[in-house]
Amino acid sequence: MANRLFLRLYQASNLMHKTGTRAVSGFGATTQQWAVLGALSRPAARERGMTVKELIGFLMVSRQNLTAVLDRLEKAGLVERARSAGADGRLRHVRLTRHGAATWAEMLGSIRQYYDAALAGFSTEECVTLFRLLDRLRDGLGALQGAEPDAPA
Amino acid sequence: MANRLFLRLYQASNLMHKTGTRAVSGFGATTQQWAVLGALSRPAARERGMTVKELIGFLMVSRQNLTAVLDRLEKAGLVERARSAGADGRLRHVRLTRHGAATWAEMLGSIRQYYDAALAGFSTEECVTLFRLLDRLRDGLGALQGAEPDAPA
DNA sequence: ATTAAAATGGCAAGGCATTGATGGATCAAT
DNA sequence: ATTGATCCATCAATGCCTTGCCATTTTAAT
Repeated sequence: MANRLFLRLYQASNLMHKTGTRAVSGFGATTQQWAVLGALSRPAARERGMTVKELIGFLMVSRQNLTAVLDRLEKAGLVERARSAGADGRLRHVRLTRHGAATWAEMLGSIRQYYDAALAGFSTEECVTLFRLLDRLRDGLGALQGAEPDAPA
Repeated sequence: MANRLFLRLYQASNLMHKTGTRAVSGFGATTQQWAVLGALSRPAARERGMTVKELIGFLMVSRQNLTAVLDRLEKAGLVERARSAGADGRLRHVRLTRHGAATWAEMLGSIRQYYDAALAGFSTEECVTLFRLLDRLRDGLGALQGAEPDAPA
């Protein structure tokens, strides 16, 4: 059983990246970049931005990996890294640029369309159930390596 | 909501690969290789092997990607590719070698241990629910790109 | 003032995953 | 026998993800 469960997780994740990236390919983006932009566009992060550490906790990826993604987003002019004046000098706050915010606004249409298509056969209740189970699975897997859950999403 | 659901899928999948690969790192394997070995060790595939096409349908990955994984497994002596005598000459049957079968038998201990730890907080019923929802999500995502579900797992 | 720790960046290696294009071998249909 | 489709492999490019190690800046503790 566990066998098949993890195979489904593997397949579903691969398909999510494949079809998701396809859905936003018109913007030259990928699902991972979309995740970063989505994190930065949240009201809580819109003005202040997020530190690299916060983004790592939010997305749960390695620092080296995130750095590479941020490099591409910065190169594309969607994101900027700045040392916020007055704050802890070690911190770099990652923020959406104006171009990044505008691009994100455009992407939202394709993203909503993608969500609708992907979850076409799901009721709201089923979405919640799946979310909660994945949430717990994530926590269970995270516990296997001593990761702190960090910021809720 | 869909937002958070897919983020959880992203996080859970990454953690699965990270912790899973760690669990079988003693054998020099990865989660993907483990998935291939698991597919080939099933009774249905034990003697006859599986064609590349069947493996592609089972795992739902691209041919180019699977070829690379098989190359590594073949180089490690765990798997062999053979043109089955008498059959369709185009087909290559991928089979576990004796060393591959023995290694898989050893890995099973670590794998069962990993499954238990990862699903520690889950009841059998919850596992089934999660499996079914992931199964449907996979199908929904697969429909977005015209993929045939192929062999059940 | 020295020392330790935290936050970030850089470099490198290995593996996974996709797409695209090309080619060869085999089978089936005409 | 030619044609077309299928199955497999290869080369190439790009991006994601991890691990490990080293360097820098800044903060905090002693």
